[in-house]
Amino acid sequence: MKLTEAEWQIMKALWAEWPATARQIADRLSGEVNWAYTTIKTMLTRLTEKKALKETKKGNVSVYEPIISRPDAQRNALKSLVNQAFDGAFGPLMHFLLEDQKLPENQKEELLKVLKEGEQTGGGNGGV
Amino acid sequence: MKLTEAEWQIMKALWAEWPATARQIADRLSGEVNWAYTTIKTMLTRLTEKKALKETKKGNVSVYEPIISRPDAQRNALKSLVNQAFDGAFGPLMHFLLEDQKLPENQKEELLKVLKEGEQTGGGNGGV
DNA sequence: GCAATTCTACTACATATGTAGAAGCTGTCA
DNA sequence: TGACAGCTTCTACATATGTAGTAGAATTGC
Repeated sequence: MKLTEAEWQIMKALWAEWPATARQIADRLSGEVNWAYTTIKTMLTRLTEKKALKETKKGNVSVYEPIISRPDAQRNALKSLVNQAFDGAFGPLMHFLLEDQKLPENQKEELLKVLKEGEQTGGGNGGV
Repeated sequence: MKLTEAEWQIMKALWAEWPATARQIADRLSGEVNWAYTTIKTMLTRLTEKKALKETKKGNVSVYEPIISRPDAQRNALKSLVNQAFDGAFGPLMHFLLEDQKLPENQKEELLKVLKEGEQTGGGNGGV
Protein backbone atom coordinates (compact mmCIF):
# COMPACT_ATOMS: atom_id res chain seq x y z
CA MET A 1 0.00 0.00 0.00
CA LYS A 2 1.46 3.21 -1.23
CA LEU A 3 -0.32 6.46 -0.53
CA THR A 4 0.18 9.42 -2.79
CA GLU A 5 0.58 12.91 -1.49
CA ALA A 6 -3.04 13.86 -2.01
CA GLU A 7 -4.15 10.59 -0.48
CA TRP A 8 -2.13 11.31 2.63
CA GLN A 9 -4.06 14.51 3.06
CA ILE A 10 -7.33 12.70 2.90
CA MET A 11 -6.21 9.94 5.18
CA LYS A 12 -4.90 12.37 7.75
CA ALA A 13 -8.22 14.14 7.79
CA LEU A 14 -9.94 10.84 8.31
CA TRP A 15 -7.56 9.59 10.96
CA ALA A 16 -8.22 12.76 12.89
CA GLU A 17 -11.69 11.46 13.66
CA TRP A 18 -13.75 8.73 12.16
CA PRO A 19 -16.07 7.53 10.86
CA ALA A 20 -16.60 10.65 8.83
CA THR A 21 -18.56 11.68 5.78
CA ALA A 22 -17.05 13.19 2.67
CA ARG A 23 -18.47 16.51 3.75
CA GLN A 24 -16.80 16.34 7.12
CA ILE A 25 -13.51 15.48 5.56
CA ALA A 26 -13.88 18.29 3.09
CA ASP A 27 -14.53 20.68 5.94
CA ARG A 28 -11.50 19.53 7.83
CA LEU A 29 -9.36 20.01 4.77
CA SER A 30 -10.78 23.35 3.81
CA GLY A 31 -8.08 25.24 5.64
CA GLU A 32 -5.26 23.31 4.05
CA VAL A 33 -6.17 22.62 0.46
CA ASN A 34 -8.48 24.08 -2.04
CA TRP A 35 -10.06 21.07 -3.62
CA ALA A 36 -13.52 20.81 -5.04
CA TYR A 37 -15.83 18.58 -3.06
CA THR A 38 -15.95 16.15 -5.96
CA THR A 39 -12.20 15.93 -5.95
CA ILE A 40 -12.36 14.71 -2.41
CA LYS A 41 -15.07 12.26 -3.31
CA THR A 42 -12.91 10.93 -6.10
CA MET A 43 -9.99 10.47 -3.75
CA LEU A 44 -12.21 8.72 -1.26
CA THR A 45 -13.44 6.36 -3.94
CA ARG A 46 -9.93 5.58 -5.03
CA LEU A 47 -8.79 5.02 -1.49
CA THR A 48 -11.71 2.67 -1.03
CA GLU A 49 -10.65 0.73 -4.12
CA LYS A 50 -7.15 0.59 -2.74
CA LYS A 51 -8.53 -0.82 0.52
CA ALA A 52 -7.06 2.01 2.50
CA LEU A 53 -10.46 2.82 3.90
CA LYS A 54 -13.94 1.42 4.11
CA GLU A 55 -17.09 3.03 2.82
CA THR A 56 -20.42 2.29 4.42
CA LYS A 57 -23.79 3.59 3.43
CA LYS A 58 -25.83 5.28 6.09
CA GLY A 59 -29.04 5.84 4.22
CA ASN A 60 -27.81 7.35 1.00
CA VAL A 61 -24.77 8.98 2.50
CA SER A 62 -21.37 7.33 2.65
CA VAL A 63 -19.37 7.28 5.82
CA TYR A 64 -15.75 6.38 5.74
CA GLU A 65 -13.34 4.85 8.16
CA PRO A 66 -9.70 3.94 7.77
CA ILE A 67 -8.68 0.38 7.21
CA ILE A 68 -4.99 1.04 7.54
CA SER A 69 -3.92 2.85 10.65
CA ARG A 70 -1.74 5.87 10.58
CA PRO A 71 1.18 4.08 12.20
CA ASP A 72 0.92 1.40 9.56
CA ALA A 73 0.95 3.97 6.82
CA GLN A 74 3.93 5.64 8.45
CA ARG A 75 5.70 2.34 8.69
CA ASN A 76 5.08 1.64 5.03
CA ALA A 77 6.22 5.04 3.94
CA LEU A 78 9.29 4.88 6.07
CA LYS A 79 10.13 1.44 4.85
CA SER A 80 9.83 2.58 1.26
CA LEU A 81 12.06 5.51 1.90
CA VAL A 82 14.63 3.45 3.68
CA ASN A 83 14.70 0.89 0.92
CA GLN A 84 14.79 3.42 -1.81
CA ALA A 85 17.15 6.00 -0.49
CA PHE A 86 19.07 4.31 2.29
CA ASP A 87 19.63 0.85 0.90
CA GLY A 88 17.28 -0.72 3.37
CA ALA A 89 19.35 0.03 6.43
CA PHE A 90 17.98 2.03 9.30
CA GLY A 91 21.40 2.70 10.68
CA PRO A 92 22.48 5.04 7.92
CA LEU A 93 19.16 6.80 8.10
CA MET A 94 19.67 7.47 11.78
CA HIS A 95 23.15 8.58 11.20
CA PHE A 96 21.92 10.86 8.56
CA LEU A 97 19.20 12.27 10.74
CA LEU A 98 21.50 12.89 13.60
CA GLU A 99 24.53 14.16 11.80
CA ASP A 100 22.90 16.03 9.07
CA GLN A 101 19.63 17.34 10.24
CA LYS A 102 21.05 19.12 13.22
CA LEU A 103 18.42 18.22 15.72
CA PRO A 104 17.71 20.83 18.28
CA GLU A 105 19.16 19.96 21.68
CA ASN A 106 15.83 19.19 23.23
CA GLN A 107 15.08 16.63 20.59
CA LYS A 108 18.40 14.98 21.18
CA GLU A 109 17.56 14.74 24.81
CA GLU A 110 14.22 13.29 24.03
CA LEU A 111 15.88 10.82 21.80
CA LEU A 112 18.29 9.79 24.49
CA LYS A 113 15.36 9.29 26.80
CA VAL A 114 13.63 7.11 24.27
CA LEU A 115 16.78 5.13 23.75
CA LYS A 116 17.11 4.48 27.44
CA GLU A 117 13.49 3.53 27.81
CA GLY A 118 13.97 1.15 24.94
CA GLU A 119 16.67 -0.55 26.87
CA GLN A 120 14.26 -1.51 29.58
CA THR A 121 11.07 -2.18 27.72
CA GLY A 122 12.39 -3.61 24.50
CA GLY A 123 9.09 -2.11 23.33
CA GLY A 124 7.49 -1.95 19.91
CA ASN A 125 4.61 -3.72 18.33
CA GLY A 126 6.18 -5.36 15.36
CA GLY A 127 5.54 -5.78 11.71
CA VAL A 128 3.69 -3.96 9.00
CA MET B 1 13.29 17.89 -6.83
CA LYS B 2 11.37 14.73 -6.38
CA LEU B 3 12.79 11.49 -7.67
CA THR B 4 10.50 8.66 -8.58
CA GLU B 5 11.28 5.08 -7.74
CA ALA B 6 12.72 4.27 -11.14
CA GLU B 7 14.71 7.47 -11.11
CA TRP B 8 16.27 6.54 -7.81
CA GLN B 9 17.53 3.35 -9.38
CA ILE B 10 19.18 5.26 -12.15
CA MET B 11 20.64 7.87 -9.86
CA LYS B 12 22.04 5.27 -7.53
CA ALA B 13 23.78 3.58 -10.41
CA LEU B 14 25.24 6.90 -11.43
CA TRP B 15 26.26 7.93 -7.94
CA ALA B 16 28.15 4.69 -7.64
CA GLU B 17 30.68 6.04 -10.12
CA TRP B 18 30.58 8.88 -12.52
CA PRO B 19 30.76 10.22 -15.14
CA ALA B 20 29.18 7.23 -16.80
CA THR B 21 27.60 6.40 -20.12
CA ALA B 22 24.11 5.02 -20.55
CA ARG B 23 25.69 1.69 -21.35
CA GLN B 24 27.66 1.63 -18.15
CA ILE B 25 24.61 2.51 -16.15
CA ALA B 26 22.63 -0.17 -17.90
CA ASP B 27 25.31 -2.69 -17.08
CA ARG B 28 25.33 -1.73 -13.45
CA LEU B 29 21.60 -2.08 -13.27
CA SER B 30 21.43 -5.33 -15.14
CA GLY B 31 21.49 -7.38 -11.97
CA GLU B 32 18.70 -5.44 -10.33
CA VAL B 33 16.18 -4.54 -12.95
CA ASN B 34 15.21 -5.80 -16.31
CA TRP B 35 14.82 -2.66 -18.33
CA ALA B 36 15.44 -2.24 -22.00
CA TYR B 37 18.41 -0.07 -22.82
CA THR B 38 16.09 2.54 -24.31
CA THR B 39 14.12 2.64 -21.09
CA ILE B 40 17.25 3.66 -19.31
CA LYS B 41 17.99 6.23 -21.96
CA THR B 42 14.53 7.65 -21.51
CA MET B 43 15.00 7.92 -17.78
CA LEU B 44 18.35 9.60 -18.28
CA THR B 45 16.79 12.12 -20.61
CA ARG B 46 14.04 12.86 -18.15
CA LEU B 47 16.48 13.21 -15.31
CA THR B 48 18.47 15.60 -17.43
CA GLU B 49 15.36 17.67 -18.04
CA LYS B 50 14.70 17.65 -14.34
CA LYS B 51 18.23 18.92 -13.73
CA ALA B 52 19.07 15.96 -11.59
CA LEU B 53 22.02 15.16 -13.79
CA LYS B 54 24.06 16.64 -16.58
CA GLU B 55 24.59 15.17 -20.00
CA THR B 56 27.72 15.90 -21.99
CA LYS B 57 28.60 14.71 -25.43
CA LYS B 58 31.89 12.93 -25.87
CA GLY B 59 31.96 12.54 -29.60
CA ASN B 60 28.55 11.10 -30.32
CA VAL B 61 28.19 9.41 -26.98
CA SER B 62 26.58 10.97 -23.94
CA VAL B 63 28.21 10.82 -20.57
CA TYR B 64 26.25 11.64 -17.49
CA GLU B 65 27.09 12.97 -14.10
CA PRO B 66 24.87 13.81 -11.16
CA ILE B 67 23.97 17.38 -10.41
CA ILE B 68 22.27 16.61 -7.14
CA SER B 69 24.29 14.60 -4.67
CA ARG B 70 23.00 11.52 -3.01
CA PRO B 71 22.89 13.13 0.42
CA ASP B 72 20.88 15.98 -1.05
CA ALA B 73 18.45 13.55 -2.59
CA GLN B 74 18.21 11.71 0.71
CA ARG B 75 17.60 14.94 2.51
CA ASN B 76 14.84 15.86 0.11
CA ALA B 77 13.20 12.49 0.32
CA LEU B 78 13.39 12.45 4.05
CA LYS B 79 12.02 15.91 4.32
CA SER B 80 9.09 14.99 2.12
CA LEU B 81 8.36 11.94 4.18
CA VAL B 82 8.59 13.82 7.42
CA ASN B 83 6.29 16.52 6.17
CA GLN B 84 3.84 14.16 4.67
CA ALA B 85 3.64 11.43 7.23
CA PHE B 86 5.03 12.90 10.42
CA ASP B 87 3.65 16.43 10.33
CA GLY B 88 7.04 17.92 9.74
CA ALA B 89 8.52 16.93 13.07
CA PHE B 90 11.62 14.84 13.32
CA GLY B 91 10.96 13.98 16.90
CA PRO B 92 7.97 11.75 16.22
CA LEU B 93 9.85 10.09 13.40
CA MET B 94 12.69 9.24 15.74
CA HIS B 95 10.32 8.04 18.33
CA PHE B 96 8.69 5.93 15.77
CA LEU B 97 11.95 4.51 14.53
CA LEU B 98 13.16 3.71 17.97
CA GLU B 99 10.01 2.41 19.54
CA ASP B 100 8.50 0.72 16.64
CA GLN B 101 11.19 -0.52 14.40
CA LYS B 102 12.98 -2.40 17.12
CA LEU B 103 16.52 -1.55 16.26
CA PRO B 104 19.04 -4.18 17.00
CA GLU B 105 21.11 -3.45 20.08
CA ASN B 106 24.24 -2.67 18.17
CA GLN B 107 22.48 -0.02 16.20
CA LYS B 108 21.20 1.54 19.34
CA GLU B 109 24.71 1.69 20.63
CA GLU B 110 25.91 3.22 17.46
CA LEU B 111 23.16 5.71 17.69
CA LEU B 112 24.12 6.62 21.20
CA LYS B 113 27.65 7.12 20.03
CA VAL B 114 26.52 9.40 17.26
CA LEU B 115 24.41 11.34 19.70
CA LYS B 116 27.33 11.88 21.99
CA GLU B 117 29.63 12.91 19.20
CA GLY B 118 27.02 15.35 18.10
CA GLU B 119 27.16 16.93 21.50
CA GLN B 120 30.77 17.87 21.01
CA THR B 121 30.96 18.69 17.33
CA GLY B 122 27.58 20.19 16.78
CA GLY B 123 28.26 18.71 13.35
CA GLY B 124 26.22 18.66 10.15
CA ASN B 125 26.54 20.53 6.93
CA GLY B 126 23.33 22.42 6.65
CA GLY B 127 20.19 22.38 4.71
CA VAL B 128 18.97 21.82 1.23
C1' DG C 1 -45.85 19.61 -3.54
C1' DC C 2 -42.08 21.99 -5.31
C1' DA C 3 -37.63 24.54 -5.35
C1' DA C 4 -33.18 24.66 -3.51
C1' DT C 5 -29.64 21.95 -1.62
C1' DT C 6 -26.72 18.11 -1.18
C1' DC C 7 -25.19 13.59 -2.32
C1' DT C 8 -23.57 10.07 -5.21
C1' DA C 9 -22.05 7.97 -9.51
C1' DC C 10 -19.97 8.64 -13.88
C1' DT C 11 -17.06 10.79 -17.00
C1' DA C 12 -13.20 13.63 -18.41
C1' DC C 13 -8.87 15.41 -19.09
C1' DA C 14 -4.00 16.98 -18.27
C1' DT C 15 0.34 15.65 -16.58
C1' DA C 16 3.47 12.12 -14.61
C1' DT C 17 5.52 7.65 -14.71
C1' DG C 18 6.98 3.16 -16.42
C1' DT C 19 8.34 0.92 -20.33
C1' DA C 20 9.92 0.28 -24.87
C1' DG C 21 9.99 0.06 -30.16
C1' DA C 22 11.54 2.21 -34.65
C1' DA C 23 14.49 4.69 -37.40
C1' DG C 24 18.50 6.85 -38.39
C1' DC C 25 23.63 7.92 -37.69
C1' DT C 26 28.37 6.31 -37.13
C1' DG C 27 32.23 3.69 -36.36
C1' DT C 28 34.57 -0.63 -37.33
C1' DC C 29 36.06 -4.94 -39.05
C1' DA C 30 36.39 -7.87 -42.80
C1' DT D 1 32.60 -0.48 -49.08
C1' DG D 2 29.44 -2.83 -46.98
C1' DA D 3 27.19 -5.27 -43.15
C1' DC D 4 26.81 -5.28 -38.39
C1' DA D 5 26.73 -3.29 -33.88
C1' DG D 6 26.04 0.32 -30.84
C1' DC D 7 24.31 4.84 -29.89
C1' DT D 8 20.96 8.55 -30.22
C1' DT D 9 16.53 10.75 -30.89
C1' DC D 10 11.52 10.34 -31.54
C1' DT D 11 7.43 8.44 -30.80
C1' DA D 12 4.11 5.58 -28.39
C1' DC D 13 1.24 3.71 -25.14
C1' DA D 14 -0.62 1.99 -20.65
C1' DT D 15 -1.44 3.10 -16.02
C1' DA D 16 -1.30 6.44 -12.15
C1' DT D 17 -2.33 10.88 -10.19
C1' DG D 18 -4.41 15.39 -9.61
C1' DT D 19 -8.42 17.76 -10.35
C1' DA D 20 -13.06 18.59 -11.39
C1' DG D 21 -17.62 18.89 -14.10
C1' DT D 22 -22.32 16.91 -14.97
C1' DA D 23 -26.44 14.52 -14.28
C1' DG D 24 -29.55 12.37 -11.64
C1' DA D 25 -31.30 10.81 -6.92
C1' DA D 26 -32.55 12.04 -2.28
C1' DT D 27 -33.48 15.47 1.34
C1' DT D 28 -35.21 19.37 3.18
C1' DG D 29 -37.28 23.77 3.91
C1' DC D 30 -41.10 26.03 3.14
